[in-house]
Amino acid sequence: MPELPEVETVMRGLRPSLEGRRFQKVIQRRDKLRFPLPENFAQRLTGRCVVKLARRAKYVLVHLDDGMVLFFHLGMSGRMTILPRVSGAEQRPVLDPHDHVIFETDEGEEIRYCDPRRFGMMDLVAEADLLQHKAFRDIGPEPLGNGFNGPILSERLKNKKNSIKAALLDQRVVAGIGNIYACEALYLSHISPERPAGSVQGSEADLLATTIKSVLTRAIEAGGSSLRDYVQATGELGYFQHSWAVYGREGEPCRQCGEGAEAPVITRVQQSGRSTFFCPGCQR
DNA sequence: CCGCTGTCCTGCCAGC
DNA sequence: TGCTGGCAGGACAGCG
Repeated sequence: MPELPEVETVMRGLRPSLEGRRFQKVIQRRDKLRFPLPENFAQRLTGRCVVKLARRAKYVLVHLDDGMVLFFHLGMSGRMTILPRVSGAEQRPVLDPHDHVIFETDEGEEIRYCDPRRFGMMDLVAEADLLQHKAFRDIGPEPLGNGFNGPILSERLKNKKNSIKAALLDQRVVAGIGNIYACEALYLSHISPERPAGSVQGSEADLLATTIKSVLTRAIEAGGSSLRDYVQATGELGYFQHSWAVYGREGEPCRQCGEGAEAPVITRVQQSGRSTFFCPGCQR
């Protein structure tokens, strides 16, 4: 499911429960998710204190007090749930079969990582080696950081022969964009997803970079407000309803094309195996 | 090196 | 109702 804004929301939601807290108990219920979990995973986390949380691309980074970093990716179906401390005879909800890892903090809160499709991953790496890890080695700039703007995007797209849609999904070009925000950013920029990536240069790259920033920023804000401090009553993080401008709107009239009697219709095509939604009228 | 395809896994939903 | 096929927001290996 999650792209950059959802991962950011999950990270911010976990902060109050994890930063400065100690892992009292860690339960690992599976050998592997997408990849095998590290050796002695639970033991290595138990007793460790969390120094800070951060995000890089679609990964949440949990910096620990022994110089290691726990990091995880939610894949397509991963979710985190925070359950408050229980006292006496109170019981927590029974575990779901897809609750793969459970963290209990010294405050008595329980954080469950549930991932039905198991496309997610978790790993443990020394902080000094983090940037060399294969998950991060080749990742492009953070779109909301200073290292991303029109000229930089333009440079990274130059000479690329694949479609601009495929290029935006390529984490080496820019980090954190997934299928939905790629569609949304191209739509709002009036750029056809089928254009060769290398043809998006100059003022179009400026516009696209600006649009990417605003679309992601607004999604993070929407997540924060609709989740009320990023945690729902159920304790679940990262899921918020959002109405997209173009994603999922196949067959609907384009809202950007004005009030003409026959506005073009949003079209769905397959690009590198993924659905792309766009307006053939206003995206050129 | 580059770009594209298939694949991992389960859940859900439309259509028959 | 029950079955089936298609689709799902990601990322990687492997191929040409």
